[in-house]
Amino acid sequence: MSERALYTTQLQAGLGLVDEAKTLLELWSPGMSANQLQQVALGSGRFPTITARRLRNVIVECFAPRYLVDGGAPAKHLKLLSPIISSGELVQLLLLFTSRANPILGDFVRQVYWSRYSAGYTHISNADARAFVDRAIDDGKTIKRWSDSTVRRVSAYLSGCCADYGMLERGSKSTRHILPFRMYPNVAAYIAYELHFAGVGDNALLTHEDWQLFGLAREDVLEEIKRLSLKSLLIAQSAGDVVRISWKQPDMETLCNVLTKS
DNA sequence: TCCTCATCCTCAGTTGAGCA
DNA sequence: TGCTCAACTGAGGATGAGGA
Repeated sequence: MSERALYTTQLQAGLGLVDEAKTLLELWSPGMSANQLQQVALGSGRFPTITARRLRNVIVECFAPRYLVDGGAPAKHLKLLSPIISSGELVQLLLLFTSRANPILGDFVRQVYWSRYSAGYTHISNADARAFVDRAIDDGKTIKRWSDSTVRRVSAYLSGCCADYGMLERGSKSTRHILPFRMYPNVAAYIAYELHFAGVGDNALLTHEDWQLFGLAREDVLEEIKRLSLKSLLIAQSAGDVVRISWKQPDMETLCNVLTKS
């Protein structure tokens, strides 16, 4: 596992923000900075119920760190895909990028959500999230020790964010029902190709932490890859522990175009 | 020294659950 | 049905680091 970024309280600026992200993706165009997007969004009249200050928070602290990284590649891909793919598929991609931008969420999903899910638990509480946050602070994963109030709030944000992404029951609750959650094939294709173009080798790809966001271990990922092979999105060959993948799409933009037609 | 920006934190309004 | 209280969330102030 690579060296991880420290945990922050950035989730507090906005949880899943699924609807806001969809609208901002419509308004954003390639090359547009966060500040430019803020001006466009302000002038668009698409956010009549929130103040300019709040809009700044949403764009600068949430949208930009999640989707405008790597030259805006995530936003570019999501903008291509969002009008075509299902809402569920889009939400899973939003989860992926939000987890990358907020390691505390990704680790919570991998370490708490899926361990509870696979152990047969039916609920996750803010107390579970709090225990996770407390442990992280003890492990030195924050710059400094958070106040009790911050710990309490961040703990609630973690479960609230999972609710926004369809993993937990929605609503204002301190204990939430765990919902059935399964990765969509198009999301699997997106992650597989994105990791490939990022330089991750075929075998290392199977154990990448992005898959663990969806509860997939190496063997599960291999099954997903084989399913993508059946859909002719790639060609996978496996023998023992070695996997070789022939990638059929030359770049992410082409893949997105293929996915919108599948 | 000042300015900008990112991050952290607090406050206050809103929402919803529980109960009489 | 209405009240109370806890939880949630948006808004914005405080703080500190880094650069001009």
